[in-house]
Amino acid sequence: MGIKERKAREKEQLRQQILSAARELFVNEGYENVSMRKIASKIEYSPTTIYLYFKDKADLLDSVCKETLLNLLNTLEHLKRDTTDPVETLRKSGRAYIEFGLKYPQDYKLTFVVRPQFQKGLGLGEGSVGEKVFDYLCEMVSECIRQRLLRQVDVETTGQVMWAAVHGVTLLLIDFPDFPWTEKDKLIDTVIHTTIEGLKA
Amino acid sequence: MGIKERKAREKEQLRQQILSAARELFVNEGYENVSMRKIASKIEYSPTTIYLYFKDKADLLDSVCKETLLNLLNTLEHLKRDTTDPVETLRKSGRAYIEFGLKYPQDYKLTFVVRPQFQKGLGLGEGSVGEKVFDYLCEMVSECIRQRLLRQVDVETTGQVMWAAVHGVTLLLIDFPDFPWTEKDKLIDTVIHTTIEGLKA
DNA sequence: ATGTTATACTTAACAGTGTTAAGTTAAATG
DNA sequence: CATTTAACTTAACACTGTTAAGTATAACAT
Repeated sequence: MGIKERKAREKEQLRQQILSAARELFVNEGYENVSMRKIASKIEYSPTTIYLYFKDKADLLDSVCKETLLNLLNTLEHLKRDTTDPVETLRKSGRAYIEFGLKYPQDYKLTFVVRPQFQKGLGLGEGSVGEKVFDYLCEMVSECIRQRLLRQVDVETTGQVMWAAVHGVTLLLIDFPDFPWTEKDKLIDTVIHTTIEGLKA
Repeated sequence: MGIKERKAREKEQLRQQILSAARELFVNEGYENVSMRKIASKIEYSPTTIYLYFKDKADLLDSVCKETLLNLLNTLEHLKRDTTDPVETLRKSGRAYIEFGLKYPQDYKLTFVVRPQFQKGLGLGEGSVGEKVFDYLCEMVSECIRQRLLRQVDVETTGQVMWAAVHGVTLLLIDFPDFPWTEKDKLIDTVIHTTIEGLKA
């Protein structure tokens, strides 16, 4: 049954083609300024073809964001974990998170800002990739707490505090690029340093 | 010349009418789901009338957000300042900021999330209300540093760290309401406490 | 009081949107 | 070779933000 397999492969290929065309347009022109017709014309198919692969425009966004989250998770998990100094690992994770956001600012915004606007209630559900990103942070935190290098607060709360800090600074830097920020690297380091020191106290 | 004044008053009245209709619709249905026609029909004028008062839809959003920022600034400035314990005042300011965001989540999102998307580069320019909100935070920070209650880092950076923390947790709580957050008040307190402790260390 | 001008608003239209239903074409199956 | 099925397209609907042109009414000058 090689034919069915080939067909499935071709279908998957077109799906990917749509997805990457959508990502490129969303990132470069903004979600609301991209029409289904634009995406379709980019891949040289009729607009309605997209609906055979994705429920609607929000679903398309959803899939793009899932990919982004996978990339982010992958980036984080490939960090060399220094088991002798888990606080250093946590610091590195925070930095990597922020840098991911700043390296792909539009993708980050699509995932953490635009998507929640158009897909209410989703994005961080059980088993979702978004949740796994948070779980990763919690793991890093957990090791620090286990070794009594951070205050003995529950892991979840600590993870959420860490997340709030990195999410906050990432979005501010992306959303208000013209604001007279402290030099970027200094600001990032101070945010991470402050948060971690605060979690020790 | 009482006539001109009356006319000016009437014009301003209609402007306010448009503004509050727009706010209500933006908040309840989301900026992208509100059409100029909807706003117009709510105030019982033709759609194009709005363009006599506002340049376009983004300008309307802009004006709504400016109001929100004024409210936020007002809320913060009405906090009783405890000069004997400026750290406590800073703590209260942080709490008030977050609580404002959670009390008017959609207005907060419109201001800090939607607007930057549709009005690139604006919102925190010199002399803007947004900048004044940040300046307020810096003042609180400044007093703490002056009294050597916080680490001797420059005021701006410290203010930005504080801002990142409160902005981050506010947006996370708004955007992912279904996520299994730590009990809200505990999370908020921990974020603020952690940040301030970190700024001491 | 009447003619003129300016103000405030409306109508009509354009080019575009997301999405659905119906139609077409070509390939795989019997 | 006929038929079914899958992949894709055409046409259409109700809507969008926005502009240009038109209208009515109120204020003003004579």
